[in-house]
Amino acid sequence: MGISEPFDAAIEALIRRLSLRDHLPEDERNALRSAAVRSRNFAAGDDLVVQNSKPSVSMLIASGMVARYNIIDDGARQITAFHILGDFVDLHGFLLSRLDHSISALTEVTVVEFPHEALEHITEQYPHLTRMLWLSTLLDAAIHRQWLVAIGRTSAMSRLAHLFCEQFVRAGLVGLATQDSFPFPITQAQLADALGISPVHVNRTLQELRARAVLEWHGGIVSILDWPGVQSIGKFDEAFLDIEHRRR
Amino acid sequence: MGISEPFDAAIEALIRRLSLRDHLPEDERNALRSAAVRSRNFAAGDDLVVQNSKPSVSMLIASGMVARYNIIDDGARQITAFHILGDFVDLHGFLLSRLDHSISALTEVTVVEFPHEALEHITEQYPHLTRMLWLSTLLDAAIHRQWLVAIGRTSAMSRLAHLFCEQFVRAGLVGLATQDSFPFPITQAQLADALGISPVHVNRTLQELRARAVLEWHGGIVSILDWPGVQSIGKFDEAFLDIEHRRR
DNA sequence: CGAAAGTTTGAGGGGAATCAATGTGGGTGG
DNA sequence: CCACCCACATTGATTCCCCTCAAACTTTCG
Repeated sequence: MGISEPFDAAIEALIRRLSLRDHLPEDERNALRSAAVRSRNFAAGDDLVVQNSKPSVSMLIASGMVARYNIIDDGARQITAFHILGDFVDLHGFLLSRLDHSISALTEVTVVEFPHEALEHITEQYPHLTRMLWLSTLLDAAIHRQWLVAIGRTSAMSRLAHLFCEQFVRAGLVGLATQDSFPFPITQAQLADALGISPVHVNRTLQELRARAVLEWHGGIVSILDWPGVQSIGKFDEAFLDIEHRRR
Repeated sequence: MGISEPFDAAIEALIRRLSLRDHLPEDERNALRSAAVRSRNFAAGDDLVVQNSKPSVSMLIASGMVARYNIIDDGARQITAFHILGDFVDLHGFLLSRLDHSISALTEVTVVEFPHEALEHITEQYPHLTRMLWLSTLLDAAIHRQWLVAIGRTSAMSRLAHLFCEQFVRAGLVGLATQDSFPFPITQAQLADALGISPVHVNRTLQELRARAVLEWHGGIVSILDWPGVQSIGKFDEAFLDIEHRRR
């Protein structure tokens, strides 16, 4: 019996996601459960972690949505990742001596904290679980690479579609998506910061997607009307996420 | 006494780089040395690993330069990373079930191969070394994020300068740079694929950098004429790499 | 109900792309 | 040892995707 509702839900979501990849023995599951110490809430707009700090805990998302981002001197912002339920949002901070980016809450957010000593203990005692956690950070890197490809070599329209595809599949992995929709509770300006385009152009591109009848986005919910169509526009190949679906 | 010249040089470069971050005990150094089995050569243009494959060894660069890249259906290419001496180029392949990108040689390249069983053995026996290797993949991810910021939110000129800064610092970490220069043996077209701009625009932007007298690039060698100037144009903050300079 | 935040629309401009041609240096074969 | 070739670098002309600035509209919420 767990400490509280979101607390347990987050850990079970993580376990479920890792299990898609490889079997997690009961002792490893328990090791994860006992490494979590408490949950914590943030309001929309709060920073969970700020750049250049050295956190002593890592956070697992229990509910809500957060973004990693960097600010450039001229005030421009680039979001480098979105994270949802079951994502270990700053496992990087466990090993990096300073965080190279900030993390902020896009909505109300609940996280579960894992003290770094507890994580270090896991790496000392559970090699297989350690590899699984390592893997989860490698998936973050794989997603970064997909964003690089999208931002570097495709149009605003493709980038937008690609991001929707990625979020749809990832939401589905943790049970947050329906057959054809998923929550996406952010503003167009935040989306612009993720895609490397201007808010105005996000708006115009969304209109175009709407006009092509491939998707809708109202009230923080994206509805996929034409899944093959969105994938095609976004040049989306889920292989890079698919690894979570298979066993080694 | 080692097996051969480049073979040893690569492993010692890796050890040196990891040591900058945290002390590596002799037994861990030996574990690394004995995990390497052989070296292998590639000609410029060869693929070391192709997308969607599941390699059974990971490669450490002993000499030369390689690029990770993705091809989009329309033929466009995006390079997502450059790697040099001492970089563990596809440690990702150790845990990912399929590689999400290809890796090709930009020059003649020598690598040292580490069988995945040997790496798995390290994770079972050497938790601290495992964390160090994990860290090295987190650094790759940190560099991806910097590229995202550069490509998403800065001009072609800044991106170019930023990349030169990064390569200069990284080459310095493994002893490949002089006080004010480093090897950069690639073509303008390859550079364009890394920066997400066209080859023509790379050429024009290089001319502008030359005109501002901040750097030169001839014969595969980049010479920094005005280090503060390049950093300023590239909005470069080495903090994200600096982690390798410090101890925890 | 008013204020703030977010979305939408319009007009005009610019950074970078594309297309196409020319220049250049290093390697190869006759 | 020079003519040729090929890959790469450079330049010019034109086009366009997206940006910026600015204002109006809409939705949310205290």
